[in-house]
Amino acid sequence: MVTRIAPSPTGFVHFGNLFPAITSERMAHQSGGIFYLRIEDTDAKREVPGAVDIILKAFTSFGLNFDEGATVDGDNGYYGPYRQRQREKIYKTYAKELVKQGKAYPCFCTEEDLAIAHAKQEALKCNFGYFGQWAKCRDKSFEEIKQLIDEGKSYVLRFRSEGSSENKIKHRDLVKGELEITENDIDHVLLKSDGIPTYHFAHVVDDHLMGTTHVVRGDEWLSTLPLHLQLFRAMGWKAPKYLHISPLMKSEGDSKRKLSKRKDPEAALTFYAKEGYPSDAVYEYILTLLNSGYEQWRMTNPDKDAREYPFQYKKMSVSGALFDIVKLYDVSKNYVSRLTADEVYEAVKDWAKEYNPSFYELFTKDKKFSVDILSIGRGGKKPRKDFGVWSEVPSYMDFFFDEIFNPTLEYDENLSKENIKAVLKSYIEVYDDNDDNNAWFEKIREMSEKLGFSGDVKKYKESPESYIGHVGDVSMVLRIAVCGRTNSPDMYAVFKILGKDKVIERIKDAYEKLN
RNA sequence: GGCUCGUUGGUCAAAAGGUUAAGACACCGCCCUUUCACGGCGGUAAUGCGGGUUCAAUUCCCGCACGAGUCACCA
Repeated sequence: MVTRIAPSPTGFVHFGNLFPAITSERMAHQSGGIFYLRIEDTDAKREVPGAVDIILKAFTSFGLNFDEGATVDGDNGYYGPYRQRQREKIYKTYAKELVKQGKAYPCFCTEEDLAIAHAKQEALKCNFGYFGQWAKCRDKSFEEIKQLIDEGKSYVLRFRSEGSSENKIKHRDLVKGELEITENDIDHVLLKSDGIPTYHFAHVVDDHLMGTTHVVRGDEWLSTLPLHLQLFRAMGWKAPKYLHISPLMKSEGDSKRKLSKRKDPEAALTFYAKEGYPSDAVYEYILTLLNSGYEQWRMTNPDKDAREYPFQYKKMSVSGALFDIVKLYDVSKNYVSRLTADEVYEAVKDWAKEYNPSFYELFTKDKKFSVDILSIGRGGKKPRKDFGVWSEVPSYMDFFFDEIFNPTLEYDENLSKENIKAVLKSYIEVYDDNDDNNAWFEKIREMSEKLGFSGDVKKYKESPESYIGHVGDVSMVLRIAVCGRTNSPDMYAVFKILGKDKVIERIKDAYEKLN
C-alpha cells in the first residue's frame, strides 16, 4: 500500500490530524509499502513560514516516519515535487487536456456574481452552487472566451460536470462501508484565478501521479467524494481506495461537537508537549480509539512496543469518538509505570528544559539523586503509578528539594497536639538511618506502642477505644512532618534518600511549628 | 433548507438474528497494606423512540427524534 498525509502548512497541527496519520502509516508499513508527506500549500494566505519543520517534528515525534516526501531541506523521493505550489505546471498540463476534451471551461464570474446567485438560490430554496442554469459561463463560445481573455478579465477553470442530482452513485468506503451518495452536478473550480489548483484537482492529480493506493482522510470530505470520483473518471484514471474517518468530538454541555482548534487547547498537538504527555502514551490512546482490539492486545502483551500491534482498518469505528482526557491520563500513567527510572529521568529532563527551567536546574543538579527518587516503587510486577504527565513531576517530588519544599503540616484532626509532638520527639531519638527496612519499621511499631498507639492495625480495629490510634497514624504524622503531605512514596526509601540530617531537621521544624 | 453519515452504560467499545448484552476508563464499596499508592474482589450503570419482517431483532427494513459533517477561487 502507498499512503500519505497531506497537511497544509498553517503552522498548527491538530490533534485530530494524528488519526489519519497513524492509520496511514500503519497501513503502509505493515504492508511493506510507502508512507509519504505531501505539503498542500495551495492556499498561500494561510501559509506560515517554518511550518514544514513544525509538521515534520510533530509527526516524527509520534514515531511516524516518512519514506518519501517533503523534508526541511527539500524533497526526498522520485515522485516529487511534494509541495503543490511547485507542481503548478503539472496541474496546468492536465487542465489543458481537460479543456481540450471539453471537460473544463473558463469561468469569468466574479465573487460578486456568485454571491448574488447564491442569494437567489437561497430565496428560491433550491440547491446552492454553480450548476445548470446558474452556470452562466458554461456555454460561452470560443470567440466570447477569447475576447474576455484578451480584455484581461480574470477567470477560473471549472469542471464541466456531467452528473445529475437525480442520480445516486454507489461507493464502497473502507471504513464507512457501502455508501449511496448523490451524484455531483456542480461545476467545481479546478484552477483558481492565480492558476493554483483547488484541493479537489490537486488531490486527483497528485494522488494519481504519486501512486497513492489508499487515501485516509476526515469524513468532511465525504460530501465531495462524488466530485473526486468523477474527476478520476474524467482523467481516465483509477481512483484510490478511500477511508473516511470521523472527527474527534468533545462534549459541551449536553451535546457534543467537533474538537475545535479555537475553543479547545487540547486540540493543539503542542498542548501535549507542554503538559508532558509522553508521545508514545498519546499514540497508545489514539490506537485505543482507532482500533478497539488494541486495549485487549496491550493487556495480554504489556511489554511489547505498540507498533507490534496488528492494526486493522476493518476494525475502525464508523462514528466519531469523544475525546476523553481522563482515559488518556490513565493510558499515560500505565505507560510511565512501565518505564525505567533512567528513561523517566531523560524524559522529564527534556520536558523541564523547555517548559520548567527552574525545576530543570534542581532536577539535573544531581542526576543520581533524581534517578534514586524516580526509582522508588518502580519496576517489579506492581509498579506505582504516581504520575502520567511530566508536568506533575515537580510537585510529585518537591519535598526532596528545600528550594521548593512547601509543607502544609495538616495532621489528622483526631490527634491532639501533644500526641503529635510526642511522636515527633520520640522519633528523633530512635531514628537511625543504618536500619534496614524491617528494623526501621519495628522501631516505629515499638515507639507507637510506647506512646499508647496500637502496633497492630487489626488489634486497633477490634477495640479502637483502647488506643490513641494505630501505627499507621504514627507513620502519617512522620510523613506529614517530613514530606509535608499525606501522599508520598514509600517512606523508608524517601528517608534514605533524604538522609538522616534532613529527616531530623524536618521533624524538628515540624515540632517547632506546633508550639 | 438540500444532501450524507451516525445513535449500545457518564466515556471508549464487544457482540453481525438466539449471549445472564463482554472488556477498559471514571465512580462507589470491600480486602490487602506501617502511610499514600499499586494490586485483588465486587457494585451502580446501556441497545434513542415508534412501527414492521421473523419462532426470535442491539443486529434486517421503514418512519420519527437527536447528533455530526458538508453545501468557497479553505483544505
